Amino acid sequence: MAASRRTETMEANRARLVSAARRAFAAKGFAAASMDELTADAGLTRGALYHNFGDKTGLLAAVVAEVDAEMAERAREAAAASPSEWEGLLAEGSAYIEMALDPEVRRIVLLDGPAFLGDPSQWPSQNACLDLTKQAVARLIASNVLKPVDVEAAARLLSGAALNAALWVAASDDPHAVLPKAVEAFRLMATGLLKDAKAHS
Amino acid sequence: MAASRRTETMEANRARLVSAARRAFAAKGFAAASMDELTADAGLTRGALYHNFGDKTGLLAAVVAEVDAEMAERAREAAAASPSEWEGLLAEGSAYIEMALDPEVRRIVLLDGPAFLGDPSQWPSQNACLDLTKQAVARLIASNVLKPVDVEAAARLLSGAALNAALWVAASDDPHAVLPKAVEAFRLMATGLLKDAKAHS
DNA sequence: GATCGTGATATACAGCGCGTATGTCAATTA
DNA sequence: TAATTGACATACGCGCTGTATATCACGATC
Repeated sequence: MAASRRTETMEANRARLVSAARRAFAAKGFAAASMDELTADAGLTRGALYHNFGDKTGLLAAVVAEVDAEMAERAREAAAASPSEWEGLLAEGSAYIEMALDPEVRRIVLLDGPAFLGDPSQWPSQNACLDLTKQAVARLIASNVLKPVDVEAAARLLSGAALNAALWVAASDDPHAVLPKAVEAFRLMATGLLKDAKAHS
Repeated sequence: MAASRRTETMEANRARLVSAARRAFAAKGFAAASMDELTADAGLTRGALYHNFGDKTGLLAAVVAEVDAEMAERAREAAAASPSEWEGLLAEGSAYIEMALDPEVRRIVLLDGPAFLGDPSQWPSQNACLDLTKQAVARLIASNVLKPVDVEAAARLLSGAALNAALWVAASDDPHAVLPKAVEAFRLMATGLLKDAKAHS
């Protein structure tokens, strides 16, 4: 591998910039975050930023990709700990709802991401979260648990509903009291996709 | 009433500013829209803008309130034309999905609104759309059609899923081919809230 | 109906932030 | 060791927001 010294400091700098950007974007929002403060916080200047990421939205894309990947990883773990594929899908949804209580996730991925990078289904980061749900839905249709609904549509609706519910929970006066209500409503709605609802209720 | 001449020109100016802002925000997005161009387009200057709306986000709030009200009105019409309360709820959802195909609605209400004004459930405009759905859900629970789920949660999930589905439809390569799939998936998911799914399928 | 006060809008100003163009120096290569 | 590359810093210009000040028409009061 022998990553030359040049490239390894470069990657370290990129990581520091992304890390500083995460903090700044989460705290002030993408629009209000200053690149000068950002880079100074990382011990660099805007020169490094524009060289590595092209422009401000490029940096946002990098941050979003990182956070999105972390979310997908946690959702994967939640699903893996479930007794069935179907319970796994529900667990993914619940995991999304809980994760979105994190201000960083909410602000960067759910609000600024769509506004400045466009619709999540077309992000360069491939939207790992959405992809995960899509795979689960496809498996459940194949195994005859779900009705033969369009995979993309179902996945998009499920993850959209979960993340949207999370926005509501986070904005409420008493998030921890509201969270279980959101999770329950999500699980109910998801059962609408089941072929035989009784068998799983 | 006798609206004095002063106040009536003021309201006319406000309306012209909001109208120009709608066009500009829809075309360029909130962040990239220039207040100078905006106001010049309306035959005014930024002076009128700051006097009437306080700051840039104040203008956005006014625009969002206007568009949101129009959306709620159209959804109400769609629901009214339905044979039953339950079909009315589904019709509202479908209406949201179709309305979000309008670039103005998508950009202003679904993307920039949440990013710059915060979560829709706490908008000053009261979010007429959400409120409408909430009322429909409450009625359906009272008449024993829906399971006794939390009203806020269900309404938020339903409208969130619909609007999110719309984002996906609009971003797809062939929106008109994808639209019916989104509507079908939405209707399926909504049936998860039904007390007796078979009776309505 | 003439004068005065009020307030809606225009103008002028200050500060900041982005993006680019240019400079600099360390690291790789021959 | 000399030359070249390229990662990063510095300097500049432009545009945009928000505020402070100025103007002028409208309405009130006598």
